[in-house]
Amino acid sequence: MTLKKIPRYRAIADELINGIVSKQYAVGTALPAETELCVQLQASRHTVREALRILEESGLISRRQGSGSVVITDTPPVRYRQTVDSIEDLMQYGNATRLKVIATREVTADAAMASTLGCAVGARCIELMALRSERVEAGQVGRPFALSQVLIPPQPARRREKLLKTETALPVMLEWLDARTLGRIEQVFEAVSLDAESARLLQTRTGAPSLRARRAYFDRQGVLSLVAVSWHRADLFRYATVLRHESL
Amino acid sequence: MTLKKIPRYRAIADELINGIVSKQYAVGTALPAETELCVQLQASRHTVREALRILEESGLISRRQGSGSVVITDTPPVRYRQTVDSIEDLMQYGNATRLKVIATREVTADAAMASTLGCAVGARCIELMALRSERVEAGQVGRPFALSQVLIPPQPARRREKLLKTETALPVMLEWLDARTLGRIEQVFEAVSLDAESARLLQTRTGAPSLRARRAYFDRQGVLSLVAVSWHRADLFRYATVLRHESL
DNA sequence: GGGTTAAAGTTGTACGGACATATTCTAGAG
DNA sequence: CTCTAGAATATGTCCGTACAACTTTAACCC
Repeated sequence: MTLKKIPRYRAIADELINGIVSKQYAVGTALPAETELCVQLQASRHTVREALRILEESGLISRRQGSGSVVITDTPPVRYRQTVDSIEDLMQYGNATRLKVIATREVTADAAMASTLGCAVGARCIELMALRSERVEAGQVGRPFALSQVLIPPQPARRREKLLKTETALPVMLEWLDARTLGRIEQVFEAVSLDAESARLLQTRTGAPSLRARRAYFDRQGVLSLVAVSWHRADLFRYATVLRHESL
Repeated sequence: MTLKKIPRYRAIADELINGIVSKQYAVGTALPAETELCVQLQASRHTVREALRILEESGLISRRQGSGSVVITDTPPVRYRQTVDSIEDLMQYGNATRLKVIATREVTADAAMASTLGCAVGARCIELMALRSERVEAGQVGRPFALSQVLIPPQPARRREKLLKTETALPVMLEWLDARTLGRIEQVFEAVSLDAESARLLQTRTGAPSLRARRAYFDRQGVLSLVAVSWHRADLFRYATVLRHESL
């Protein structure tokens, strides 16, 4: 017999969850107040709050001080978790790779760019081109396997200067991409054939298959930091992730 | 002045976190017991536990009843969260698509297959081939945009029969892929050129770029349920995800 | 030494109370 | 009617206590 005792707060949480999925507590309405639940369920407020915490972490309810606990949804989305140590990790670049900025210039935003970067049409944005290569030995550089185009919204003068200098652009850019300070990342993967110019830079043939990744990085406030588009040589790069289910 | 009062449990959590990153509490060793922390920090056990809960959720410590709170790491990995409602959602297939099984057969596992599926060499596994198409109207089927190969470990007789019948294979397979019951998903993306056979099925030209996705699905116990490899026509499909940072 | 049992130590669950702080409602002034 | 101040209400924080469940350690017997 491997049956284990179910804690009271767990039972209460299940009861409340059941009440939500069975539409007894409708979406948009408030649950009974904590003190009210204490009376109804004959439990202490501590226990009731522990149960409500479960519902909150599952995304079923939203609690606001002074206001109450409101049912958000009766069908919580399934959540998966992906863990990385750094942006390099997120991109699947080991630390045995090297990023080299090969061009940097100012561009005037047209309508399309303005909308993706969230800036005004005609604003002076910054564009970087970079090559990522395997690092073979100290100083030496191996085969390039990814070409990146980075678009950066208009910046204050000091920063813009740094970004426009090929030598100093990299650290400034990487500072932005600190995983610890980012809030949201949008990724789009696509398979494309390389055009002549990209193929030349990646030292492969025109039309070779490549994995194109477009990433938009947003900070904690939801403001777009930069957009990066990378073309990866299909024969030298693949992207792998592990998604872990978050229970209940 | 928008400074807000920091709760005691938050301050204690920060203090403990600081103690961990500053190596005062080494990785692998146990934190002082809760009652001990109460004395040291002059706080109630409830408050201390609330602080420890923060550390646990951030992945810094592991708590075990009877044993203590052990420091797992002093540099917690950055965690991103991806939310989906279903597997279809995870795969970016809208509900306006249609999956059609076009072939199903038994295969004997060679060394490579045995290792990926976690079964014995020579075991009788099941292979499905399927086409995913846009659904235009009732009954009609639009252009195929993805070709999938599904590998399934050896199954009990009853299930195997169903899986080997083209008509009944689909529901059995989808039952496995209920997002709510899955524990872990490993994904690998790659850009490849289509071979002649795949190109024919996808109604495009040989050598056309395609996005290849290999997915391994594990259940809650960590047992591999099935492996699916899909080739997507690059011009009809792209894969997009949003990763949300989990704070602290 | 090996194995079992008992005790000590630690976290988990659950109860109680009190006050703080945020929100909402209401009565009253104007 | 509109606005405001205060009351009422709800969750947040923090304290205390007690016992249960689990782990580790130590003592003990064989």
